[in-house]
Amino acid sequence: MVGREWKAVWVVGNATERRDIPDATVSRLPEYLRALTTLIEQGVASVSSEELASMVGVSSAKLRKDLSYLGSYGVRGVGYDVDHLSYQISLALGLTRTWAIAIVGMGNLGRALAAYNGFASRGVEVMALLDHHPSVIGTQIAGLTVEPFADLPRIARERGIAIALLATPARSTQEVADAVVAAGITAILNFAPISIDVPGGVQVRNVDLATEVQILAFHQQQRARGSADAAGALAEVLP
Amino acid sequence: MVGREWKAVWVVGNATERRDIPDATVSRLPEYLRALTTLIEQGVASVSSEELASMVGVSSAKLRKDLSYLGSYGVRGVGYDVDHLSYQISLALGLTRTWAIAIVGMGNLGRALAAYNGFASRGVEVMALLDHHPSVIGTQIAGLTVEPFADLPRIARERGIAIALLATPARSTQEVADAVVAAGITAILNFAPISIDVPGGVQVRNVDLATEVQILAFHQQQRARGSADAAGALAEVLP
DNA sequence: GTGACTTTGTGCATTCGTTCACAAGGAAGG
DNA sequence: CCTTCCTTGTGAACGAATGCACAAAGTCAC
Repeated sequence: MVGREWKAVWVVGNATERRDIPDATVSRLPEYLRALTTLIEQGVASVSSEELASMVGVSSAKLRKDLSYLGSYGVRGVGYDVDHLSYQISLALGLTRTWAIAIVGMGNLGRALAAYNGFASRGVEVMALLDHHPSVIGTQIAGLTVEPFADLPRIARERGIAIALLATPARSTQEVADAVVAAGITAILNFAPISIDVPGGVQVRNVDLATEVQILAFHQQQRARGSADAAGALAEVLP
Repeated sequence: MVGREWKAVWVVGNATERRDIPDATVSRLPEYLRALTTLIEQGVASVSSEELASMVGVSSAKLRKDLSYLGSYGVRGVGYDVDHLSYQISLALGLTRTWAIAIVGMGNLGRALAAYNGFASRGVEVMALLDHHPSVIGTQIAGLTVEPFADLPRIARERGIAIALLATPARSTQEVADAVVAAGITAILNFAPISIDVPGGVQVRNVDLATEVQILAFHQQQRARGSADAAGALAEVLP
């Protein structure tokens, strides 16, 4: 039933509608893609689920299940064709086109993001650097000129910016986010340590450096506690 | 039953053993803590689960369940005491002490991390900046002197470094990770776009900027596809 | 061709996480 | 002291994600 419809779309063109890929799977696809890119560079033509899974540190069953949501691109008894699988994942993720992004906030983090060279090779192009501070506007960073934040609406329209990276101070971030949304951008990657309010239909992901460290700290402490427990239990027996 | 035992431990001392807090909950605790800190700054003394939940963008039921893993710190009919809850979360996360971290790799990202001022207020102190490139060693960044990566074992020992942040180029990251582990550090926050192999017992979290953007791109594309479907379906009817 | 061998794809069971809905507990006012 | 009101804390239902185990489907050697 759905199968036939799907095939039709497939034959007709590009926009192959895949049924709801689970979120957990989506978040792993970029890692698989990264590993496959490495294999391509090494000239490896074929890979088994076991090998690929160990490269990214997941179980082979999980990997196979993840890939099965995209379709059946493996060959039983052999494995996956590296090039083809890489292409299919790119397709699923929507990376056969380039995504234009803008970085807002040219502090230390904004500069680092601007200079980050992991974007270009992975379907993402930095198309604008924005700040509202006059002393930064007009300066060159990583080959781009910093432009006034107030120009975002025009810039977003002209260059087709689809995603904004916010590397602004916490206190002004909500305001910036509002302006970004008003400029018609519907996807935000927020690096500020604050959670922002956006209208429905706008996507936000947060990356908070301190949060990550705190999660590590928690587990470290758990472990310390665990090894202290033997001694602790003993101590409690004594009055 | 458990209550009594728990109380005993509480009375005796500090190391209150909390039963397995779920991972999903742990990853949200830092956000609750952040919101509570904001409330403290604003002089708010008490908060309901509804209010706090909306601040961090989760449902109030989820918030209450999360907090219930730490214990019963709310007052029915009233809400939570902001100071006390903040303290309890800090305690649970192990943030009543300061965690010494080292940053390895003084490229753009490493510098940005070194200058990041969100750490100090959240129980994390940057105690060492390391690089192996002679031209960077000895320079000052954010008030610290960059030291040779080769000195890590001594530095880690002397300063009690518990966590390492890796901001190194992808190709040298595995090697660096090996050295970090050899220096006795058992928690790593990896910013390099590569997955690293570590011995059991060593904790790794990955933060990959391009991955985050790709996940956003996926959802953007899904949405574009969705709205194109009406037109697409129509187009398919025509020959 | 045919049989032995390898590795995928997936149904099923299980574990983990979220949501619902309400009883329990406490405050506040008369 | 008693009643009313509000919000927590949590069992129970649900849903998502993971892990297991094996049939299905292919390759390759002969």
